Amino acid sequence: MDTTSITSEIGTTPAPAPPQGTRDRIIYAAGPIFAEKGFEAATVRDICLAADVNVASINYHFGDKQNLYHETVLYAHSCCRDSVETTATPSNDPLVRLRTLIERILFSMVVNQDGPWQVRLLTNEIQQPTDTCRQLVRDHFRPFFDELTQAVADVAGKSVPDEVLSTLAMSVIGQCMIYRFAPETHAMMFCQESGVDSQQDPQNIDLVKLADIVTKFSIAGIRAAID
Amino acid sequence: MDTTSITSEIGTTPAPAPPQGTRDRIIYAAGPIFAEKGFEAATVRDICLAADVNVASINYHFGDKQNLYHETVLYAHSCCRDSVETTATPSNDPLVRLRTLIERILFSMVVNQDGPWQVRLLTNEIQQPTDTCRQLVRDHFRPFFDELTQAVADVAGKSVPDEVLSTLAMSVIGQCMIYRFAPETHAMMFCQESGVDSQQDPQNIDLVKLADIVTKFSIAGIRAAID
DNA sequence: TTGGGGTTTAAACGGTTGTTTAATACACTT
DNA sequence: AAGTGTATTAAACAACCGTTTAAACCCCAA
Repeated sequence: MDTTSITSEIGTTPAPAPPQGTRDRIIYAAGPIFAEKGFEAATVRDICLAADVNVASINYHFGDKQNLYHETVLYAHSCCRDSVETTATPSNDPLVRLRTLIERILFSMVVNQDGPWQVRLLTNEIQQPTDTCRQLVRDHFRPFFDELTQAVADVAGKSVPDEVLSTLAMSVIGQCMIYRFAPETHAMMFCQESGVDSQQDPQNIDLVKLADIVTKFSIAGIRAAID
Repeated sequence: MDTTSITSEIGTTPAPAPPQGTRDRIIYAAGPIFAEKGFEAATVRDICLAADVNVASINYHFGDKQNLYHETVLYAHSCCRDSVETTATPSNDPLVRLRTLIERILFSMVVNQDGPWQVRLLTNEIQQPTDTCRQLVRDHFRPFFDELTQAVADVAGKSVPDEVLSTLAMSVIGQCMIYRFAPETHAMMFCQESGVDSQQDPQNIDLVKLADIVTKFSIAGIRAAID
């Protein structure tokens, strides 16, 4: 079995190069399919067709489908590792830091719903963690969550119990995630035409304006909740 | 603000009677299975085994699996119809109304994750709408959403553009839904033990305290966002 | 008692799933 | 040139999917 693979390489940016080896081609074909359909709905034949390899290749190179998925998530993690962690020099103003974090959630997880499959795959795991990848994904997002919690704590200003702090951070994340995890809720609530399906495209949302509202909402919410 | 009693949930009076006819038994067996596994992952054989009927019964009574699902959702809707709509006499205080609505979301959709399958089935449709049931579910939750939007508008006090109003309502819903749609996020963010899987049970969350924080958070957030 | 319509049943259907097999093709050393 | 280990291939595998079939069953009117 092949030992050299892209999984050991370090890719700061997702989708660095067109793969040539069979093993790499499989991962690159499996990524978008797993990200779109999920583990079970994705079929090995679809993946092999997209990768232009024989159906037996997956079992030869990865053992089974489950392990292919695991290695695909692992590769996605290696691709996005750096970009999740702290970028540049964070502002001293906690309000600005919070605003930046909210923008990052909205942009990477809402807009990028059609973005790089590496991000989509990892974000899917937040919602429906796979047993074999749960810890990996936790560790992946940990730095980001820590940063958010710290920003929330700084906005609060004074000492706040941990469980309250976590609730506030969840409120911030929830406001952003709802647009990804239940994108049709928006249409469900506000589409007037009951018969026609004019589902509001998440792409059509003005994200700068959205980030603005969510940020104002959150800052005031945090301060009010700790009284 | 009233924090005493949690009164009404979004549909907590289903499960009227144990079914006797074959057709009813199938629906009652299909409901929990569809609610837990989703449409595709649920197999007709599992359903028939649980209903203690022959595999051919589904096709005989419902035509096909798709139509069984549709009729199951339809039945769930008929069970919860009344309890979703306005309950009792709503308070004149918009703050109390908002608080009540937040409690209803949290209790019916978070706590009741192990509750009646009728509620779970309908709530799943919010997240991943089925083509054949989308409109049905929209109409099902419409009264509730209208009530929430009105409460948000009243808390805002002054005239607010519709798109801002919808964003604010989404922020309220998002804060609650995150506990259902990404329940492990909480554990992902805050579990210290990296090796041990001490996933925080949603049941362990103090929901009264949670509703309190989310309500304070939302009221302040709404007022701040419209300036 | 004799049908006959509605219902249930065991069995099989064709299709798809992940996986395995055995033969083949390739690259490289001796 | 022969041998060796790796990689690829077409084909088949067993298991499962939703669905269909045709015979058996049940209850009741004629």
